[in-house]
Amino acid sequence: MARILCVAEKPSIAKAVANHLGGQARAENVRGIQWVKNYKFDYNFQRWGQSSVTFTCVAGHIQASDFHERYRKWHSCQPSDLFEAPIVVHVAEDKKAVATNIEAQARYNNILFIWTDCDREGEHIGTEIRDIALKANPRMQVWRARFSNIERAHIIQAAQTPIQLDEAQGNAVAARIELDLRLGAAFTRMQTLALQSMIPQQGEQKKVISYGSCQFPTLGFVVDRYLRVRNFVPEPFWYIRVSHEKDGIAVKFNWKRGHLFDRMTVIIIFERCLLSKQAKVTKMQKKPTKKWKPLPLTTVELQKMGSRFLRMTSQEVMKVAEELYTKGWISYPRTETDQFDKDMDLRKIIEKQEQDNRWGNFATGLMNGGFNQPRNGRNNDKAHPPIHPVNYVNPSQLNDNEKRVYKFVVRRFLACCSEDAVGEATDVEIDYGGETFNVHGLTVIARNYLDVYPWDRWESSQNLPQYTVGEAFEPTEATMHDGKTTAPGYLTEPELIALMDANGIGTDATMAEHIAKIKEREYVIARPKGGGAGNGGVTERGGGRGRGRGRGGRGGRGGAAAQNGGGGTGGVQEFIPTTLGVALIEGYDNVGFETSLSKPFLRKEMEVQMKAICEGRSTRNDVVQQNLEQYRAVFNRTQQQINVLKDVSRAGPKSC
DNA sequence: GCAAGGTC
Repeated sequence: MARILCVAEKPSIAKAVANHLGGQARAENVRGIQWVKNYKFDYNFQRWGQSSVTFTCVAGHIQASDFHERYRKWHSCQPSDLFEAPIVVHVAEDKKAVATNIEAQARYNNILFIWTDCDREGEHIGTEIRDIALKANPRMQVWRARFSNIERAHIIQAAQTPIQLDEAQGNAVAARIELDLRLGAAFTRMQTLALQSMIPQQGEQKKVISYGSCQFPTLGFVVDRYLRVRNFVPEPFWYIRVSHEKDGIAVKFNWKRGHLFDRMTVIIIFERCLLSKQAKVTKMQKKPTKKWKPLPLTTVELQKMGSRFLRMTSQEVMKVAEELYTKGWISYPRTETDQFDKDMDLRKIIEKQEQDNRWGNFATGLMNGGFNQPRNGRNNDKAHPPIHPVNYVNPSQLNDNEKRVYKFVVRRFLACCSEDAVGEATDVEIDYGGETFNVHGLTVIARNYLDVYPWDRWESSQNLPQYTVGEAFEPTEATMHDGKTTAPGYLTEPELIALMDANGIGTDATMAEHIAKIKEREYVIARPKGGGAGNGGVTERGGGRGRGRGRGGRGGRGGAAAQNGGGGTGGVQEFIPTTLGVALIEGYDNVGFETSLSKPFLRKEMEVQMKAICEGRSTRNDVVQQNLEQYRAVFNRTQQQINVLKDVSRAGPKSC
């Protein structure tokens, strides 16, 4: 009988797959790790016949890379030596027991069947598992399962059609690992050693001024917005508003042009309006409208919504979501997928929520005919479903943060399974002195999903009176107003996450860590929003009224930064760079390379090159060497011009 | 005393 060793990327997959293949598989404990179990069962594989199976797992990467010992101490070599210093790959300290388990199992089995996630990192983890197993038992045959969800039929199909590991994907990840290590360490040491003396140190420990391919672009976004706020010059504008009272309703028509930046022009147009006396209705349209229910929940969306509405940082949201997942209340919280598999039994999940006294009635309504299949987004990582509740948990068993995140996941899920909100939109357009003015009205007819999802706003506006096309009237009032463009606000956490997502900076699982890192490094401070300027773009102000707040709030270091208290904005954090943060970004911009380290396209470029390795158009070695060459030029140039960096950062890590 | 990625 063949003896098969199966290894998944994480405990939950091992358990789920083992139970699909082996019924209630027998779980054996593993010495030194409580969260790994070896599941034992028999299974009849098409390829190997009746087999005795051991199904175990790792927990992400097992191997770690670091420089050879001789280069590990900071003063053991020049930072630039790290571009070519030898790298050693070894079992990570906290994965020793995992590796030992695989070695021990490998000796007793003759086939290795790898069940890591079917993504690039998963492919690399597969090669790590293979290398460890083959060292213990060189005669092992190595196979890999191709699966994209853990539905029973799909898993059985994967078990029956094993494939080979994709070396190219593993190599792409290996290239990323090497580049991140070499460049991260080289630039970090160089910057830190050159600039440390510039920066007042508090306490014993010296601050590290780190560089990383993700943390620097993240900082770049914050600095970019900060500079746009700081360099903002308000521009005055003028506009016209027309009021009309009908059926006892005061209607305010907006100018279709919005506003113009030339006062004389507006005056001339305004006078033409006044001269014409009568306005004429040119359009009166009522039509059904909808507000779409939200898409199934991805990790990025959870972090954006969490940092906006739950009074938590994205890092806290992720930490709590992982706990809820580990305890079995919600599904795997790291997913890019915003489509539910059409075979998934969503009603079974809804049913479990009926007992809740907050949203139970809504769930019951869905069970009794209100159910609608969720919308499909555009993303599918082929590994995990959207985040959804798995089991019902009574709020008394959760702490405050867990309650918030669980509530959000459940309500979002129920909203997805509900119906779009339905309303009626009314649009009225008038012609007044050759100018068009309009007013938009909304009547919400059926709130539907909004009843369970309070984070979307869609309210009926004031009722509009009945107009008919061709009708003429004399406006009650026509007025000319002025306003000023206002500065955008400082970057908020949800905005930063959206930027990182759009630019491929970090992954859904790491974005929150990069944000935490630039705070820890004192490149930025975070504070509750509200201390700064307005909230973006152009706002119009009523005639003569006081202008917007200044961009006051010289956010003191520390202070309010740690709070996530609740103002009317729900405790959204905004980020302001420190002098050090601005200096680093501006310093590298001024070094005068087109490859400024702060710019997000460098990371994108690496992504493109990784893809090239995956598709066989490039090799690991080519990509590594080519990048090292390119960055070495930046490195040398920076070292020559280190005074530029020194000058700008002399003021130390105070808030700007 | 360095990175980013996986996951516990």
